[in-house]
Amino acid sequence: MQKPSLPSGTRDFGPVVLKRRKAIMQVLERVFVSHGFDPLETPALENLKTLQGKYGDEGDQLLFRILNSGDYLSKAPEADRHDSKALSPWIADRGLRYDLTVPLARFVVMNRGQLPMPFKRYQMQPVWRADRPQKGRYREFWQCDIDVVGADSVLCEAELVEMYLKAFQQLGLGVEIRINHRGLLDSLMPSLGSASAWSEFMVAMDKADKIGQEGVSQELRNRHLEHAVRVWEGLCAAQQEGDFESKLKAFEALAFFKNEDANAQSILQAEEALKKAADELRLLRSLLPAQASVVLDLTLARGLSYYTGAVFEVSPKDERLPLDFRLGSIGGGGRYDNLTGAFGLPDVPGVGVSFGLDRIYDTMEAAGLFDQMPSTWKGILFCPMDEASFPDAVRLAREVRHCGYAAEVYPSAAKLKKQLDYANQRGWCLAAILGENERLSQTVALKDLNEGSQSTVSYDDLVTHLKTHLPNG
RNA sequence: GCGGUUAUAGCUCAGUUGGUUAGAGCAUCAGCUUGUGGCGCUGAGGGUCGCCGGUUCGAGCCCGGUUAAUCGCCCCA
Repeated sequence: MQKPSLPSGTRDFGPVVLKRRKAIMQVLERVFVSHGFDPLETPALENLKTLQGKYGDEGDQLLFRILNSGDYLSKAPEADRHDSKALSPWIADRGLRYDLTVPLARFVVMNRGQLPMPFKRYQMQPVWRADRPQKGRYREFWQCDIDVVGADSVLCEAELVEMYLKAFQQLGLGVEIRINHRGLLDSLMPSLGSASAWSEFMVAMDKADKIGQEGVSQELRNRHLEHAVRVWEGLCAAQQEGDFESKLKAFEALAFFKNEDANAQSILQAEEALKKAADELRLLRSLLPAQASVVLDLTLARGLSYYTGAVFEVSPKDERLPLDFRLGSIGGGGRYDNLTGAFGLPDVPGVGVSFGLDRIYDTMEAAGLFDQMPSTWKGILFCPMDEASFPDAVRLAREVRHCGYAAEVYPSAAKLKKQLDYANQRGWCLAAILGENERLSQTVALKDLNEGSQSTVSYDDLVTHLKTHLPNG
């Protein structure tokens, strides 16, 4: 006999958990729909050609590949059969989707001309990554994405940030939204000297919240980027400024700290990138509620290589969370001006953000937000005491459901203790006990499971009785 | 891909320098009580101590290997 088990990094969602997850998704969906977004679903499987090369080398390693059917090995040349890397393209043509943005880009390209532009869609589906599972990291997890394709206005960024704010407010979870702009980071290029130094700088900088300012400096020194340490320290000084505008001003002053070796052309490009980015950020900030908890984070880089404009990240910031609670971000996104370019359709701008459902759930659980949210059925469990009561119980349950309340008949004439235990476990708030005595007088003994009180209600009065005890059907 | 920790009942875990028949709480079932629960009492069932090998008179405990889970690194939601 084999012990049942689950693939690493995957989970079952039992009734209690799933009801809470669906409650979260309902909140998100209501926000999405209220901003005019339309739903989209795409297949779990995509052609590997669609997925590969979109997430960088690291991302390609994390793609789940699907073995071809049939005698796939015969197609592979003998020379490639002993090297798994060389063999892979011969035996796997499809993979599981890695995120929802690339499938969206594919969909937009395949359906161009038929979609209203700008195309605003939301999508809530699982994605898969062959990552090492850890706390808050799963191999199968759900993303809830909203994207606007075909519009380059900062209005879109502002709308998405506002939806972040609204959604987390409705979920009751305190968050901080950090914003940065790829243009600001690009403008550091002349100061850093080379493209490779720039990207190493990005990788090191992204770890700042984990290893601290000094840790990043150390890492830059380890990578022999002495020059970059000065840029980093300048960046941190700007980051120390309090509000959005002061940070931005400090950064603008910093970016003109240039490497003398840089040529005039690259300096000019950097200045243009900086000006455009700063203008966009100022406009974006002005479109958001003044008191909104949105901060400029000059050290925010975000990994995905396709971002070209504003980038966002959401972190939990809630005093109910344990002090040592760390899960990373629970959402993120940004502007990508050239994603569909990879599918042969250039110049379609897009911007989108993602809600990490699993981490949102884990965070809300850690903050105790589910404790005061017991999922009680608004309805009634019928408890038949003998088999002769089954017909009346079934008929009454039908009437109750017809009026919009939930009802269930316990499927046997088990002991009352057992039936009431079941009712409590399932969260029913009322139990209707129905036995020989009740049947003869055409009544039920209606027990309030929260208060413990009990009253006799006739068959005919049951529905009206429910209406007074269970408002809001 | 690389490290650390852990593995005992359905669940959460005890188990002394290696020593008779491996325990507790919760859960389940039965009875106390033809039909009154969520904090009552009594009892019962349930374990190849992850797996393979080694040391020993004797291994849940020590050693080696292996598998899995978990926490870190890389990277990311």
